[in-house]
This record gives sequence, structure tokens and C-alpha cells, in this order.
Amino acid sequence: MRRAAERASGPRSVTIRDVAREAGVSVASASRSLNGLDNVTDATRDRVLEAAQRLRYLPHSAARSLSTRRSDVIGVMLPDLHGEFFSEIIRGADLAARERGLHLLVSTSHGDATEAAAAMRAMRGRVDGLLLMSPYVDEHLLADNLAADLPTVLINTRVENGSFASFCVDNYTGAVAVVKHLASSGRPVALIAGPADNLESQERRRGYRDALGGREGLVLDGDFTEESGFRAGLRLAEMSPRPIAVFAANDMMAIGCLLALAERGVRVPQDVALAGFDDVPVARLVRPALTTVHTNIADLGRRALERLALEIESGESGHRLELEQPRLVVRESSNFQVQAPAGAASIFTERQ
Amino acid sequence: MRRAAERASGPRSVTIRDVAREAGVSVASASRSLNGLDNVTDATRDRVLEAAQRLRYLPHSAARSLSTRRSDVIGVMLPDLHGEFFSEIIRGADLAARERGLHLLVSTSHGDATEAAAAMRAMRGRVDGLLLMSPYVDEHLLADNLAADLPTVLINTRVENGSFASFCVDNYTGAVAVVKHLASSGRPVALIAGPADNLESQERRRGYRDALGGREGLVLDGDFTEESGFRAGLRLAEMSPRPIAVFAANDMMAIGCLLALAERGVRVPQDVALAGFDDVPVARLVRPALTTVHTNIADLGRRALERLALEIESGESGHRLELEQPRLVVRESSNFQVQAPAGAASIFTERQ
DNA sequence: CACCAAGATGAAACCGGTTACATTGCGTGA
DNA sequence: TCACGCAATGTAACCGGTTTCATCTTGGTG
Repeated sequence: MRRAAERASGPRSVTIRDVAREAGVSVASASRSLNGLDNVTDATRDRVLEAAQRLRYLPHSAARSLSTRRSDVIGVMLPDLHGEFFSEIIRGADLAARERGLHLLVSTSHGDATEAAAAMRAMRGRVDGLLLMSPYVDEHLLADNLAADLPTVLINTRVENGSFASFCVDNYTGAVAVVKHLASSGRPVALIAGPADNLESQERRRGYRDALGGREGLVLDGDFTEESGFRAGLRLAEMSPRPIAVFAANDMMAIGCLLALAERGVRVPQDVALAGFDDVPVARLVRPALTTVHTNIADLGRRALERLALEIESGESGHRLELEQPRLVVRESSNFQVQAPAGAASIFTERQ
Repeated sequence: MRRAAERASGPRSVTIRDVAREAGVSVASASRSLNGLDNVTDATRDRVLEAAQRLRYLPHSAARSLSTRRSDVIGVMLPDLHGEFFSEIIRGADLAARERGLHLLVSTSHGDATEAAAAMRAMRGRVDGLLLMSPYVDEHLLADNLAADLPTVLINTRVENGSFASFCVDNYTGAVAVVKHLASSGRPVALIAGPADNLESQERRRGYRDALGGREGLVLDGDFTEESGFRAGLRLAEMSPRPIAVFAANDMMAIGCLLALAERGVRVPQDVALAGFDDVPVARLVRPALTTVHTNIADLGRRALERLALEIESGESGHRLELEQPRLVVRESSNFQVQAPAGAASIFTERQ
């Protein structure tokens, strides 16, 4: 059991001056050698490197980044860490980061705008750039709390007026594709919507509406959770006549809905065709496997980071929107080969 | 489009000296005011705070941590970011970190020991402590590459001789519980094993063996991936007589196995009872729902971080092992109510 | 042999904070 | 009135690197 005092009084951690002394050169030469600059003799370099080795020297990153104005760290601000979406973003970003010798500082802005602001302020001097995904963010908040010259790239976040690059899933196009697929048999399609104040949710709903030629069918409330999907499923099961095609605005709601329908003996896809959005890994594994829209989240994270790295290098930035094109994935849950039973609803009698 | 030159020549970012000048006080008073120390007049504090506000001053973390020797950042080194296990660790750690105003620097040591070593060295001066989970780590590597006084807590990683606290899932006990459950009807139990060089895998196998009184049944190779489980499932389906209870060393293999069995028309649990380990969120959603061992990974991450924070505060550390107790979760896939069909194998004729 | 350019080296300033220590100014008690 | 103590403030050193700029070698050239 080591004690605090022991550690505090212990051998002061070794600095570059120790290394310089040990090698019998100046700190300047030591620094140059350690950083692999070419304006030192081989002999000098060797002596320094050997001394560093001997003393177990580890450079102090904070000191270095104070003088170089570079930390080689990228901040990643996410609203939450729950679920695969966020972990995939991180994974993709990490992939691109390690290729470039960068590190990732993750930060969640769970709560409200105040918390998000605090987190953004804390980034100053810690990171070279910011990957930002937040529902609470607007241009004011950014202007007020972001270090003025901090390169920033947005993910699934749109800011009206800033000169930020942003990478977004093309929720609209994806929704259009899946709803057209569901409606391909000429039947109306119900929607289990996401939270009303959520941008992605709004885009998916817009796609849903446009795919149906501007007229919405039955719309049930949801909030992207499995549970809200489950509740919607229970309601659907009770209806008579019952919608025969349902687009849930994300996979977890679709899965909740699926479970509810199964519990009530409503068969998918025979009685109700069902589709989600996101293609979370689970979608493939539930039975029937879920028709959904696949988005390569990790890739989105990777590309966003690459763009950010570029901006940091070049110093250029600017408004610019890149849409990640999602892909319709048709599975069992919307298999139309199976004929819908006679007497299924073709018009909706209920609205919400 | 902003240009690099513009930015570089732009207004130099504002420092505490600017704030001090603007407020008409010394940097010392400015610093004290900004940090909320009590040895300044209210009037002074107000003037400083107001000046900071006016100039949009943001403190430079690297500079601060250079002099305070505190970065308020915790390093989290993981072997990988794939899958829910790791994201749950991060989520739990993040939860505890934000409560304490700490940030998380995540780092993956994907490849080999060399990479892990490099990552560890890069931590010096960046973090106040390290949460480390790595299969490549041993005491030598730690001693050679860890800053000598860097508080470190291990997760699912055991180091023989170091004075590190470590938090591990009690794989052994969990495996014993689930295998005893499977064997409760008196039938032998097959194992789909994880990678042989993996500690967790070894512990689960040891639990399996001991639960069967020291005698292993049929053991199939696997590597923790769904695909390897699928392959094992195909082999099982072909066997005759066929094992009637299978313990897969993790859920993803169990699920792969489940898919393979379904594909071959082998019914679970009627023909084969199946169980996994981990209770990943999917386990509940597959059909039949998977019997498994639940471990609260996020909680493990949270507790590890709390312990680390404590060590950083107090300066105390020491060897110490905390086992997270997993919990058997019985679901459909091992429902013994359904009688096994007559003629099912009760002895194993094949070994691998 | 004198001169010069190029390359290696070192001293010291600098990055932007914190804090030890000195100084100031004020109210109080003798 | 003066000395004193205490709280507020300021000066400057320090954290551990990098980098500018001056200095010193050294080899090549006229």
C-alpha cells in the first residue's frame, strides 16, 4: 500500500532537463533529439535517446501542448452514451483518430443547454477540434461558448448560420424509401413517430408524409424508446379495422411494437407489415427479422473526424453539408409474399 | 470560408493577463477571482468576472493543468470499441466521471502489446488516472510504460504482482450457476468455448468444468463471435445423437448457435436447451429469448472509476480485487417445462 | 591563410495558467 | 499617535515543454 506522502515526496517525475543533464547536452538539443528533428548529430541524438530510456523519461503532454498549441486530442460531444448509435459514432471516429495519432476526449451533454455550454467551455486548451452532436445547440450557444478558433464539425446537428461542416444521415430520403416500400402494395401506412422536438424525428416524418403524396395516415406518438413502441403496438393490436403496414421511426420502437403484436397474437408480416429505421444490430436478429433503413454510423463518425482533421491541418473551414445516404434493407417483417388476410383495414378510422 | 492565415493573424486568444488588465487588477487577483477563492473583495471579483465575460475569456486547460498538476481527465484504455460491452463500460465510467467533473479520454489498444505500450506512454501529462482493460498487459509492460505515479485501476484484467485495484466480472461463479441450471435435469451439457488465450474465456470454462464435477462434456471451439457460434450450431445440428443442453461462453455465440439451429430445424428449447453469458440487450429480444448470465457492465465501469477517483484524491492505492457478481437470468431458451424429445442424446460420442 | 556559409549547439524567452512570498492599506488597541 | 495584525493585492517564480536567435564549429573556397 503506497501512501500519498510517499508519492508526493518521492522522486519528482523526470523532465526533459533531467534528460539533457544526463546526456550532457542542452534542453534544446534534447528536445530536438526526442522529436526526431534532423538538425542534431547522430551522436547527440543517440546520447539523448539513451539517457531518456535510462531515466524512463515520458514527455509531459500538457507542457508540450501549451507551447505547441496542439494537443492531438479531438473532443467528441454526444447527447448520451446509451445505445449503439453513439458507441458506433465513437468507434468510427476512433478508427480515423488512431490512424492520425489523435486521441478522443468524450463528453456527454446529457441534460440541457447549460450543461452543453459548460462542456464546450471546458474544451478550451484540451482539444484541437470538436466533433459535436447535440440537440440543444444553436448558433448563439456555439458563438458564446466555443473558443472562437476551435475547428468544429457537426454530426446530425444543423446550425442555421454558422460556418460549420456537418455530417448528417439523410433521414428524409431513407424514410421515403422505406415508406414507399411499405406502400408498394397500394396499402396505407401508419407511422409510429419519434419525439416531436427532435430533428431526425421530424425529417423521418416529413419523408413519411411525402412518400404518401403529402397525406399522412394514422400517426401514433412515440419517443424512440422500445417501450413507447410497445405501447403503440398494443394500441394497434386493439384496433379494428387494423392498419396493415407500420413504419416505426426507429428500430427500437419497431421492436417494441413487434413484441406487443406478438403478445397479442397479431402476426407479422401476415397481419401487419412492419419496418423501422437505423438497422441496429438487433434488427437482423429478431424474428421476424426487421425491415429497416441501414445507415453506416461508424462511417459517419469516421468521415466527420477525417473532415475535422483536415480543417485542423489546413485551417480552412466553412459551411458544408454532407448527407450520409442510407440504404433500404428488406427483411421478413415486410415480406409481402405472404398475403394479408381478408378484411384487414384499408382505411384508418382513428387519428391521434 | 475562413482561411488559416486569417485565423492565425486574428486576435490572439484572450488570456488571464488580458482579463486582469481589463479589470485593472493583477493576474493573481484575476486567477483567484476566477477560481472562486475567498481572499478577494467582492468588488474585485465582480470586476474580474465581468471583464472575463466581456472578453469571452476561456481558461486554457493545458496551462492550468501544467501548473496544478491536475488535468481532471481520466484515461480509459480498452482493447476495442466493438460491441456493447465496451460502450457500457464507457457509459458507466462517464456517469461517475461527470458527477465529479472529470472527463474521459478513451483510447483503444486494438493491436498488440507494442500499441498498448505506446498508448500508455501517451497518457503522461494528459490524465490524472487510468482505467485499464487490456489482454496484452502484464506487470512488466505496466512498469515500463506507465508513468510511475499514475493511479491505475484495472478492469477484467489481472496483473500478478502489481499494486493495482482491479474490478472483474466473476466469470467463474456465473458460469457455475448457468451450467448447474442447464444440468439441473441431470443431463450432460456441451460447451461452446471462447478463445483459449482469453482470461474470461478460461474462467468460464473452469466454471463449466467444476459445475459438472470436474468432467467436461463435449467442447466446441469458438472465439466469442456470432459467426463462430453459428458454425458450432451447424455442427451440433448434424450430430446424432445430439447434445441436449449447450452453454455458449458468451451471448453472441449463443445467438449464432441459435440461428444455426433454427436454420436446420432444431428446436430450442425442445430439442436443445441453450444458454449464454453477458446478457447483452439482444438476449432478451431473440426468439426464444436467451437464458444467460447478467452482468451489470455499466456498473462495473462506474465502480472502477469511483475507486480510481478515490485513489487520485487520497493518494492511496494497493492491490485489491473486486468481483462483480453476475446473476442467472432464465428465459425461454432453457425452459425445461417443454419435455425433451425421446431419443435425444444423453451421452456424447464426439469430442473436439 | 583568411574568409565565409552552413550546420550544430546552447541560453533564454515563451506558452498561460497558479501560487509563494512580499507589499500595501486598513482598522484596532495600547 | 503609533505599532500591530490581518486581509487584499501584486510581483515574480514556477510548471515542462518548444523555439528563436545568438554563438560556436567546421569544411570549403579564393
